[in-house]
Amino acid sequence: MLSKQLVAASLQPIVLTILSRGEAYGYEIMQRALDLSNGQLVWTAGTLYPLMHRLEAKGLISSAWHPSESGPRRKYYRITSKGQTVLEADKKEWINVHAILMNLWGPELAIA
Amino acid sequence: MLSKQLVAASLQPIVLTILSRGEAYGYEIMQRALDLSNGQLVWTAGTLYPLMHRLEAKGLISSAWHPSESGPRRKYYRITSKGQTVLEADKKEWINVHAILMNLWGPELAIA
DNA sequence: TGTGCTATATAGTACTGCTATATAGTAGAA
DNA sequence: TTCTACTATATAGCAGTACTATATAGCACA
Repeated sequence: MLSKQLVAASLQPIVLTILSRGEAYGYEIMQRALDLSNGQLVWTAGTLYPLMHRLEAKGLISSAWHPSESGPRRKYYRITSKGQTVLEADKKEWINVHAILMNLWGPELAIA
Repeated sequence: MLSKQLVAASLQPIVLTILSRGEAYGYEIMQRALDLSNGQLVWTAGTLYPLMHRLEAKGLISSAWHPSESGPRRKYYRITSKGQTVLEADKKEWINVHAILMNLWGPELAIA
């Protein structure tokens, strides 16, 4: 289980990256993140849905309800052009901080 | 300026890493982080001191007051053995999340 | 009928970065 | 002397957010 703060720092970039590959609904995003991380990114619904609402309020994603053939209706999200821009900035920031840490921790960790 | 969440995720590992190289006082740690990051890790006193108190409360660091020859007295911090253990765990977690992101973002970013 | 999975939502809590403010020592300028 | 600036630590209050707990609702299967 990852620390709360690392989860916090990686949540927005991961959601935006998933949506940059095509629309998806909340529950689906949660499960994709779980798969992508081999079970490490364990988000709960109480983490994901408020995040999606915040991202939408910031204009980084948009949403639309669609019925499901088997089960409750789903709210599908798409990334906006603003969201794409923010994602690119997030990537740069992450790489940036990673470089600082690798510099601190030495080259032997850079391979891992 | 880095995002609040990236700052949050990197603060503890960076402080513990600096202290793992020898004792230091708060103001000094702030400035070292600024140097190490080429001016990117801009912490304020209101960020650093509460953090140091939390780290001490958690038993990751210990402190001792020492007078200064030129200026107000300083509180010197040392990393504890528990702090060393937590630092190693933090490193592994970071590398771990970084690997997930690099996997998502593709190999072309791994070089940057 | 009941259990379990899918799917979304939110009130409340706890944690934490950051602003603003306070205190105090030293040094140099006006 | 008085003022400004830098060093050094501290904390009250604010704002943002992960997470728990709880609620609602549809479908499948026993």
